[in-house]
Amino acid sequence: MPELPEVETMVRGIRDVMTGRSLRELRPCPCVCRPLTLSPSFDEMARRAKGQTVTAVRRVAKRVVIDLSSRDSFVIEPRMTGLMLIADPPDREHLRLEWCMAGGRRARQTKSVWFWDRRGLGVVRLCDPDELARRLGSDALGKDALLMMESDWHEVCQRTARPIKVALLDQKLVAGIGNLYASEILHEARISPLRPASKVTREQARRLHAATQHVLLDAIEHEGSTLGDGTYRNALNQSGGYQNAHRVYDREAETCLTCERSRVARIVQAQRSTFFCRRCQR
DNA sequence: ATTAATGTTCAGAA
DNA sequence: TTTCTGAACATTAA
Repeated sequence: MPELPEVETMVRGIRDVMTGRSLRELRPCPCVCRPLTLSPSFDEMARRAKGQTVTAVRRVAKRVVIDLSSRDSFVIEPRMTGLMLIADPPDREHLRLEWCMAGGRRARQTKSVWFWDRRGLGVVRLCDPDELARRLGSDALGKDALLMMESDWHEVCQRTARPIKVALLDQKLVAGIGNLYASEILHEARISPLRPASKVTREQARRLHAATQHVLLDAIEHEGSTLGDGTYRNALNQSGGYQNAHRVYDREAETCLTCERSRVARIVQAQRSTFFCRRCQR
């Protein structure tokens, strides 16, 4: 389920173990040959990355990016069930890849980071990260203030007539928001998910901007959302806490926490569930 | 046995 | 050109 807050939590969880250390070895786990998509091949990837120093660990939209001194970067897309871990995987059989880092001060010490993925839909690439970033819209929490001002939200909405909920899922418009946070953000912004994006007013765009910042930052503070299936975990294999703060997601037919009068509705848009309050959101 | 689940990407049709 | 649909990837739980 990883969306922006979960991926940000992963990045924070592995940053200290990797940054400034060199990669002693990239190791396949027993099931790396199954599903997981690697590009280039494992052997080529391991050869190119071995011995390189990690210069930065950062998030781009829903991807984990590990920059190497060689100007190559690992780009990891967890997709549905991928996790980056530094300890205790939920199970051993779904471990896919291990980065063995050379020790820092204590040279003997080796620390590892693992990619674990139950469904195996995840993708790990070694490539130029800019190449992938070019296919994405502005990051929903981008530090690029110019791209994240209210007027830009309005402009982005103008680009399409699709329902605003569907538009928020389009990574080419705004990158990082997924199905869960799209519902939460629109509820906080009091905008109907059905409203055509091109009809979002300036005032609504202002609220959309504010709600996006608030919801995503709040979710990061709670280390993301761990839903009922319990798949999402932080780097230490602990649950996130933001699911307890959800106001509409997965709360179909429950009372809206904001107006306390209407019940949360569930509809399907673009084959995905949308949750919202018909009274609060227009 | 069927269905749905948080993501991405592609093909093909409307 | 834009938008929508379905499928594909693989797994699990209800």
